[in-house]
Amino acid sequence: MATRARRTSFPEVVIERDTDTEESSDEEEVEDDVAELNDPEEEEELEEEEEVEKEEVKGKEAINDKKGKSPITISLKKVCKVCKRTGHQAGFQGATYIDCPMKPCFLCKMPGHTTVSCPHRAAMEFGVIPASRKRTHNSLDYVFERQMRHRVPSIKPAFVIPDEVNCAVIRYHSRRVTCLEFHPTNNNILLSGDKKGQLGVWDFNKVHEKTVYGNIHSCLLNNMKFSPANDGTIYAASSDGTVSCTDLETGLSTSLMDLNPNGWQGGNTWRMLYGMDLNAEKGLVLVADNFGFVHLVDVRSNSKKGDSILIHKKGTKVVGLHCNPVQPDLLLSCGNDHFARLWDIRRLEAESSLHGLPHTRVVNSAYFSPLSGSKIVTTSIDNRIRVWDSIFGNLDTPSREIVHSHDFNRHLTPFRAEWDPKDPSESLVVVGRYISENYNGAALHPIDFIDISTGQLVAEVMDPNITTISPVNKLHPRDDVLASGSSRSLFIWRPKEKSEIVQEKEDRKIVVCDRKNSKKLGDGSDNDDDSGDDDFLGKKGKNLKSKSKKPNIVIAPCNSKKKKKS
DNA sequence: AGATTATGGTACC
DNA sequence: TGGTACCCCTAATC
Repeated sequence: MATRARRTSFPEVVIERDTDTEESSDEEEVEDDVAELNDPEEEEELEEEEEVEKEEVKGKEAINDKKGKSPITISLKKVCKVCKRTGHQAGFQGATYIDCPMKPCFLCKMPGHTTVSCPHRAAMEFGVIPASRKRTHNSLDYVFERQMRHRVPSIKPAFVIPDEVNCAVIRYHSRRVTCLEFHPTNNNILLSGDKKGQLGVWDFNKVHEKTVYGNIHSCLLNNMKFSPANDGTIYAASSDGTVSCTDLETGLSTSLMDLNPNGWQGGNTWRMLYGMDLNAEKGLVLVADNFGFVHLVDVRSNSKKGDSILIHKKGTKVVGLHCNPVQPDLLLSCGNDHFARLWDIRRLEAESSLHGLPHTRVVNSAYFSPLSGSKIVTTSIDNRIRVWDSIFGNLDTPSREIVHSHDFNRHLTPFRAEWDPKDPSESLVVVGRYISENYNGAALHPIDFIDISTGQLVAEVMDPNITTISPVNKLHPRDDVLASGSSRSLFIWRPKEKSEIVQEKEDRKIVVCDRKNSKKLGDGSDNDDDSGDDDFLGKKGKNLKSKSKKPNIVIAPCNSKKKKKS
């Protein structure tokens, strides 16, 4: 009897209990918990066999009678960790993640297939909603065509994407990186904020040097912007409820606003600041909080201007603010109420938004295009990047939706698709990817370059040594430099001088850091021949996993023990 | 080496 | 409407 044979190979664990209460429900729980102790060999033999379970219960009862106590019978049946059912297993097989077939696709959220067979994964542009023909030619469109369209070249030049890049590693932050900002005039300076509220100032040509300001904020530095009037000054908004204005040379900081003047009064009243932008024309700092309000601060008087205004659903986080680069009165906000909203700063009142851009989930970010300001790109945790064309057109629906994996919102900084400020056609966007791909046996999370006009994945950047996810990415305003924040580390990617196409797949270019010279992942035995003459990893990628070896480039985190060493 | 944890959004009642 | 259980590819720490 086949069933019998299986049953005998089916291990059974009986645990005695001191008390006998609620046997049946307890049993089930323990079954799940201990299920993973099962031996791989035995798992294979075990398909779902309800009979087996019944027999076990009988056996348990027999023991029960004998001892007068209620033991727990644990069937070591392998269950899917996602749906708790047997017969399949979700999880990594090597570097490939196998989805639970009982759930909708993890990538596009549609039922009927899994991520592996998702059409959006096979070819990203496949499932893109094409730009609809908008009804046009109202007076505003005329204005748009006259005043702004000329800024956008009619013929889109080819993207300049390097075939291979060098990667410098700056490992400093003691908590995950939350935001990055390039210096507006000094090409080598990058600022980074972290979850602890610390502000790092980096010259990425001298990555051994570090300047870190740890006393500006006490928790998450959510957004920062350089002062348009003075590029030695940076404004930052933090979850500690304050807006800071910091001199980069001295590190001296003033607080422009404090939403928690009475300190901690409990989680229900603590206000946090998320979205922030500056309006140079009006001399304003605009910040938004976790209760749905925007606050305006006059930078000249350093004082709050007017009352706070409810711009999103009351009690929800407003995570992004952006002033239009061409029309500074035009403000874009986005938040956890599933909306991005357009506002006229001159008439900023509750319920008076010019447009509401509906999303199905939380909107992580919303940005105007950097040159003309005529496009909006939003990132939502429904795994879609949306493009909204023409700020004067119909904004009830996006002109394009691009399925892209970035829906992880716990433990990671939220993903935000950001424009390439150098792209004259305003169509290149960079965004980190959550879901991993199997690259030669390593599960890597690339940083994607997406052409939002076609939905195509133009390039994906990764390094075999960087196995963490990079949710924070920023493209340099003038140079071919990409800065990434991944967990506690920063990465600076620059094109390699001598290019050689590593791999081309259809139209997608895979940009790998030092692929040829990189060692396999996992072995910490890095034969460190010290190519430390260069600040960049010209010879080989640094193995972030090896803690024992002194890394070439890496700066030790400045927390606790390692700090002493340096 | 495996458990723990920091955490935020959502679904469901 | 609030309370809370739940959650699929984390990453660092002990």
